[in-house]
Amino acid sequence: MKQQAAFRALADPTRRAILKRLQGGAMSAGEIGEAFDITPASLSHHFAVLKQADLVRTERRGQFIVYSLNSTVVEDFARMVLDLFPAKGKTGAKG
Amino acid sequence: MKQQAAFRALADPTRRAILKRLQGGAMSAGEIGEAFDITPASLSHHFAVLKQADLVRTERRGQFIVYSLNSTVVEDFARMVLDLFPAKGKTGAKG
DNA sequence: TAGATATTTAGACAAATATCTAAATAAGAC
DNA sequence: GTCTTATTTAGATATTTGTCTAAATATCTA
Repeated sequence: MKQQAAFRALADPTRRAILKRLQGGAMSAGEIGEAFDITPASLSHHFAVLKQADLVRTERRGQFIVYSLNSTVVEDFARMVLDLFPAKGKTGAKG
Repeated sequence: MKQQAAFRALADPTRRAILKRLQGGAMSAGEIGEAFDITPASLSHHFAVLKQADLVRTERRGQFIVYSLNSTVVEDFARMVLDLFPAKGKTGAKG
């Protein structure tokens, strides 16, 4: 997994909001953009950062480019986060 | 919890390494710094960012300032991360 | 073909950030 | 009190980053 890319991607509030918005399901770039007050170009930049971190996947559908969450990454990422802290005495699982 | 501060703090690899280093237990600023090739001033800057995010706590002990992980934050933070992704374990459609 | 829509790419720019050196602060040793 | 050690703060600078406008690319429709 692309650790640094994922942490960096999540550091921006707009990108976290994009991920949140994708929780409801796949959405085109334009639909995602409706919720934000930035230009399509800026949005596209954020998509690129999220893609580079493997947090989202894309699929072209006609004129549209549809974005969806790469849900499998969450496990790796959450584990990575937990791994930054000492084991929390439960189930003796070591991080 | 200081969401943005925490995400931002973790975006830097040096700061993540500092947290890792603190897993072994509390440590003075100087001891932490032995593992890194940056000046004490730069290190101090990273400490400030981590403190602002409540990820570490400090305690002066004589000449030294001892840093320790604020372990309670991990739960909030992990939950926050998980919250960015769709609920898992029920519909878990992996694709 | 031309034109409209959807999205990305390129280039520029201001704000944020990581780093440094130098100076300041705090505590212990003499 | 003065010196030494530990750490932070202040100020400067180069890099990174988020945003914009303008242009390019891709697809659809007539």
